[in-house]
Amino acid sequence: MEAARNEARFNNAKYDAAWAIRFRPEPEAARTRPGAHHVRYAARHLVIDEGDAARAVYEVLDGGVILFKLLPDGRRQIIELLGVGDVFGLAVGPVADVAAEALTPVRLAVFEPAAVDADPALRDRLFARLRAQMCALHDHALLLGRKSAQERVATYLMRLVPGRGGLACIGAAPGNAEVRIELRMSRQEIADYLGLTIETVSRTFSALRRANLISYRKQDEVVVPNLCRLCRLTGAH
Amino acid sequence: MEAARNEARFNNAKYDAAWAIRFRPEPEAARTRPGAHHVRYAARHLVIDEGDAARAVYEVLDGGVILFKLLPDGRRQIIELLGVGDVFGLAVGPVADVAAEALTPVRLAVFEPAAVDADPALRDRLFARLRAQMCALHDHALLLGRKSAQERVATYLMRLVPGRGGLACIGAAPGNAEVRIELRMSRQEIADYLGLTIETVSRTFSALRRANLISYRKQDEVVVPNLCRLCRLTGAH
DNA sequence: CGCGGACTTGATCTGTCTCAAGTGCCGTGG
DNA sequence: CCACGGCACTTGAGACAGATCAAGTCCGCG
Repeated sequence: MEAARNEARFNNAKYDAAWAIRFRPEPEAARTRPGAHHVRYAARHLVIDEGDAARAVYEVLDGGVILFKLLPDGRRQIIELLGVGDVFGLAVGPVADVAAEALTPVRLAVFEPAAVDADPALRDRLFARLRAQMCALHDHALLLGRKSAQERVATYLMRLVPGRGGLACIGAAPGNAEVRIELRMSRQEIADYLGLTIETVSRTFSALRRANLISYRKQDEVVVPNLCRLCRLTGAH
Repeated sequence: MEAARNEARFNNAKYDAAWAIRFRPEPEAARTRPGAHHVRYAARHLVIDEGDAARAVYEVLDGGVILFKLLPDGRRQIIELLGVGDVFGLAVGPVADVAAEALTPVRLAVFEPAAVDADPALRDRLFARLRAQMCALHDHALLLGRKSAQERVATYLMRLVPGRGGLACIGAAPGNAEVRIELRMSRQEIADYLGLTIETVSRTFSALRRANLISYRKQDEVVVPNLCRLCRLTGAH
C-alpha cells in the first residue's frame, strides 16, 4: 500500500515541523523600521485585497495577519497565518496574489517599492524571512494534503506554542508543564486555515477536550496540560 | 452557508491563478550560471533528503524536480513541482526542510553558501524567484485545502500548459487549438502532489477522457482539445 | 510468449461534509 | 435585574466524495 512505500526512508530526527507563531513582540524587540512608515489597523481590517495593485511590502511588528484566497463560489482558504516578524505583499507581478486581513489589532511596517529597490540590506532581511515562511508553507501543504482532521488541529495548536518551533518536539523536551494558548481565531477561521469545515473543527476540539488533551472555558483560550501528548497526535511523530 | 459567506467579495478578474511549469529551457536561455558549478542527475535521483545539512542552493536549468515530505507512516506529500528557473535548497536553519528528487533527467546549477553570501545580485535573483514560487505555493494551498478531485486534476493539467500562466485564462484567450502536455509524472506522483490517492487520480483522468475534455494513448501524454473548457473545471472560474 | 509494474476499474467503507437543531454567552433595552 | 436577540459554537443524523481493498487490464521488455 501507499503508506508502506516510503516507510524505510523515514527517519524520526527529520521531523522538526512547524515554527511557532507569535502575536506579541518580544519585549526587547525593535519597534520601528528605518525607511518604513508604520500603520495600525483594527482586527478584521482588510490590508490588501486579492487583485489589488502591489503597492507595498509589509512586516508585522505586533499582532497577527491572515493571508487568504477565495474561489468564485465563496470557498475560502487561509493560506498563511502570520505573526510578529513575518512579511507579506511580496507578489510576483504588479498584482497581489492573496488578500491580507488583520487577525488582531496590528502594527505594520510599510516598505514602499522604491525603498525596497534602494536597500539591499532590507531585501536580504525580507529574503531571509521569506525563506522561513516558505518552510512553514511547506509544512502546511503536508498538513492540507495528507493529515487527518485530528492531526490538523493538533498541529495547529502546536504551532501556537511559543518556543516549540524547530526541533523542540523531538523527544521529551523540558517544560511539560501546562501551557496556555490564545488562539485569536474563530472556529471558522481555523476551519478555513486547516481546510476543514467549522463543524469538523468544533467536533475535533470537543473530542480533544473529552480526551483531556486540552481544556478551555472561553473557546479561544486553550490550556494544554501536556504538550508532548498533544504533539504525538500531529502525525509527525 | 460557508460558500455564500464571501460570495459578494469575489471578483472574477482576480483569479489569474497558476503559473506554468516548463521542463525544457527556452532555446535562447543561458545554459550556465557564473559562480556556480553545474551537475546532471538521472530521473529519480535524490538530490536532497529531508534533514540533510543545507549544503547548497540549486537552480533548475533543464528538467523537473519535485520537493516532498514524508510522514512517519509513509504518507507522502509532494510540496512543489519545479521546472526550469525554479530554485530549491533555501531552508531556514542548517537543515533541509524538504527532500528534492529529480523528476526527469535534470541539469542543475549549484550555488555554495559562500557564493550566495558573497553575491548580492545572486541573492536578488534567488529572492525574485522565491517570490514566484511562493505565489505558486499559495495557489497550491488553495487547491489542497478547498478543491475537489476533479478541480485538482484540471488545475494540475492547466499548470503544465506553457504560456497559460497569469491572466491567460481570463476570458477566451487566443490559441484554443489542441494542446499536447507531457506530464512526466506517474499517477502516484500526481496523487501525492494533489493530496489524493492513485485510484482517485486514475478515475478522474478516466472521467475527463470520457467527457472528451482530454485524450491520451500513453498515459502521460495528454492532449487537451479545448483549454478553456478544461480551465472551467479548475474551480477558479 | 510470458512476466512484472503501472494503471484502471469495481465494490465497499469511512471520515468529513452537509443540513438541521440545539445551546451558551454576551450585550441591549425594558 | 432580567428578558430578549443575535451570534458563535456545538451536537446530531444522514449523505457523499474519496479512501480502501481487491481484481482485473494494458503494455513494454526480456
